[in-house]
Amino acid sequence: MKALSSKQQRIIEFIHQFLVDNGYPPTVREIVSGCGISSTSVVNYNLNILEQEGYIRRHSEVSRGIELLTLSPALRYRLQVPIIGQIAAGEPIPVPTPDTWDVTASAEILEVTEDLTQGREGVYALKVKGSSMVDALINDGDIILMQYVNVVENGEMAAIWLKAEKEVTLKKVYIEPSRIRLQPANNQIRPIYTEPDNVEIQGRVIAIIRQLV
Amino acid sequence: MKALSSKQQRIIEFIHQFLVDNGYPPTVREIVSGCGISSTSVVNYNLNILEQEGYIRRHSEVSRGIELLTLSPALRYRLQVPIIGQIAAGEPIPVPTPDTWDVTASAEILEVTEDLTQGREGVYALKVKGSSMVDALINDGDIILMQYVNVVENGEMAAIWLKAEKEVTLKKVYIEPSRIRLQPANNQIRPIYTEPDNVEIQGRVIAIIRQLV
DNA sequence: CTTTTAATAGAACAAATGTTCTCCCTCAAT
DNA sequence: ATTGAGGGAGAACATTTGTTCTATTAAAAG
Repeated sequence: MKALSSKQQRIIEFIHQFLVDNGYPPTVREIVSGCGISSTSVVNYNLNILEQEGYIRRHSEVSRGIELLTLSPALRYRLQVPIIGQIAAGEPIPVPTPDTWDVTASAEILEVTEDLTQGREGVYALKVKGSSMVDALINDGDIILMQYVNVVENGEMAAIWLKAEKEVTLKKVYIEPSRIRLQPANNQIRPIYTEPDNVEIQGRVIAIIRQLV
Repeated sequence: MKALSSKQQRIIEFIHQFLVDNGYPPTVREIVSGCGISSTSVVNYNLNILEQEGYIRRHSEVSRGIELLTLSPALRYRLQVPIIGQIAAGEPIPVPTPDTWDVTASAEILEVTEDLTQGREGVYALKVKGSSMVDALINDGDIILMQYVNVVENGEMAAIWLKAEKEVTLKKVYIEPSRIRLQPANNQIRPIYTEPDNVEIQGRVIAIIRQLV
């Protein structure tokens, strides 16, 4: 995308505002008067450039046939995250597969806004089953937003499979010399320590959502 | 709103889908072919009824001048909830005022999807300060979605001001004969009991969001 | 200074489109 | 059987509206 002229930016902004206000896009002539432009052909000229640059899509011969691509509501504000399974103490968490990634085929979908995922890739959701994670301040029925990674930064909350205990747990991970410290989110509870070999990172916890009513 | 005929429901659904697919509303004639209707006047007739019933707004003489009120983009795709203050143990929660309601003037805004608020009115957000609510499985920094109400159903989580203790707490409220039981979300912790006079409901908790990374 | 290219103006055309008008059908109430 | 309301069909009309064409201006390149 190349830089836009001030007139082109003005047009994009006008289309957006018009769309929010009216629920349908403006006509060429409405852009003319709304942006203080003197001719329809000038608008037409600039709309073609905006389409070429990927900001809009034009539907030829269609009145008001302007589609805003830069902030199509469906794409920008709502993000569909598949809820691929449950997370419980006694079983490893399900791993995303091409099947479960397919949002359209997924059984359950969580709709979130972009600021929750912050544009991360590989985000999926799990439903918490049981009360085994109250030490992470996570309740039965909560939804956990996960990111599919194998390594985490020190201090990040992760889903961890403890091989010896055959148990999954959500803890803040701190790598210390020769051992790993797993710190519950509730800092009134003592951390547990274990060997690096016993720990398998299954994903990073992005966010937790608890719907109450 | 009266009940819609199957044809009218079909039209609404078609307009919605068309809008999502194309980014602009359909023409009368596109509704004709899209809904298997035989005449533009039939569509016109039903559109007028839909407007009268409050489902759409029509802009006369405007091509594609159909505004879907049931899911106007601004309302449906992103919901802006003002974060009007903090919630801590020792102080009552801030009460929404016309000022803080004004999303555009609000300092902080939380964008959520509609399934989180489920179309409720009077929703605002608070940021949790301190670890005094770990018994509600709520951590420092969590965001609480509240609804401004003075009464709650039995078993709903509410923000409660305990007058004697001068303390705000988040508990599930149960009205029992001659006393009120306040049950922490963490059911491993015992409930507390208090007199009805000591309890002031400050709002209902809709959801909790914890952003970790 | 001339030539090119980008941007603008204004008008005109053809197609798209909202609206209206008349006639028709069905069905329940009288 | 008659009437009237709700709903539908089809055509016609007047605007609205995307598009195109030509002429003009402004800036950039040669």
